[in-house]
Amino acid sequence: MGKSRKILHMDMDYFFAQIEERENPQFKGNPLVVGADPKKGKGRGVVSTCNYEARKYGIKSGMPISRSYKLAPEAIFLPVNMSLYKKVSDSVFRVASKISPEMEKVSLDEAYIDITKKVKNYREAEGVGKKLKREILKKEKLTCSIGVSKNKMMAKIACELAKPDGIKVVPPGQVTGVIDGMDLETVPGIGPKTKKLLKEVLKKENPKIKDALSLSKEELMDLLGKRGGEFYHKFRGIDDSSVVEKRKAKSIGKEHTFQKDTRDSKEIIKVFKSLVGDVYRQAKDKRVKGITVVCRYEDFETHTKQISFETRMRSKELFYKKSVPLLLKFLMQSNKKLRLIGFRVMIK
DNA sequence: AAGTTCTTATTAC
DNA sequence: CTAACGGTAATAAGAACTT
Repeated sequence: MGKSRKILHMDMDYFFAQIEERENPQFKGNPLVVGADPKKGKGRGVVSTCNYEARKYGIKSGMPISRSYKLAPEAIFLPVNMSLYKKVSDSVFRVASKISPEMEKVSLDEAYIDITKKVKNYREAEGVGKKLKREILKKEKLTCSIGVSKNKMMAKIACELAKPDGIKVVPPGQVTGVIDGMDLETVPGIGPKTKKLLKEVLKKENPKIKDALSLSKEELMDLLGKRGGEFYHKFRGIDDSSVVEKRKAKSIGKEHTFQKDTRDSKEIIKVFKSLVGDVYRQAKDKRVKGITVVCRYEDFETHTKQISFETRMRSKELFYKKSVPLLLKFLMQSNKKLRLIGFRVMIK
């Protein structure tokens, strides 16, 4: 007893949209979409977050904004106000880190907290989770959901089950029962492509986690490489990854999608230089290992060109000199118009 | 043959 | 009718190139 870890996963409910509702209470009860400008259904971006009323229309995060507009033209569409969300996020994490400093931020609205040293059992862990929910609500007037279990994967799955505005504790003895009947994509790291491969190997239309238990570790590794070995354990509710407090960035980059696909090299270079300038601001004085230039053509085909070299990011000029020729190669290699360009520096 | 660099694919939020 | 699809970052795998 007391051998297992106690990991808590906190996820803010429909974060960006909930903040907008808080700022504009008249929006509550109406479908609300935060994301790109829909421009009468012609916008190019995607939905960042939407509230539950919007979800009733089939709108979801990551969906093209044009499609969400067709589903609910009467919805309220708001632009992303990132500096506000960042401020709220910092405040929420300040509250959360009082629970335990062993906290890993996953994004602006999600974190894992290792509370193994703070509680004796899962009953106490549930109390800690409820307290955190209360404190976030008091401080920021926002709700979140919380999952608690013996590892990060199970805490995240529990949190998913708790949404919205709930808490779910999955003690070790219940882990298998909880995940057995779930979809393969419930396992973090399994997306549409991996699911398809597993579906083929299992010869089943709608395989569940319990079906995947028939695959040996070797079979999974042959099919999916290193990740396959991890999935073998994850299917069994095992995840030994630790809660990591500070992950330092390994790269910093910026991308831009044009309003309209273009081959106008004047415009392309102008935008590109501003991307490099933005990256320079963020990566100033960092030790750089190399750069990557990205280009997406009008047909969505995406390519990268990369150069390795070590330097300290002191001026923009060297980076222009190294990267602009790579960008121009994309224009020379093909007659297609460009949809997106990007610049990234690898650091360390 | 080994080590490094470059490119693509996949995933997540 | 089909396609529609941002921005940022990590990680893995394999190809291509160097030493």
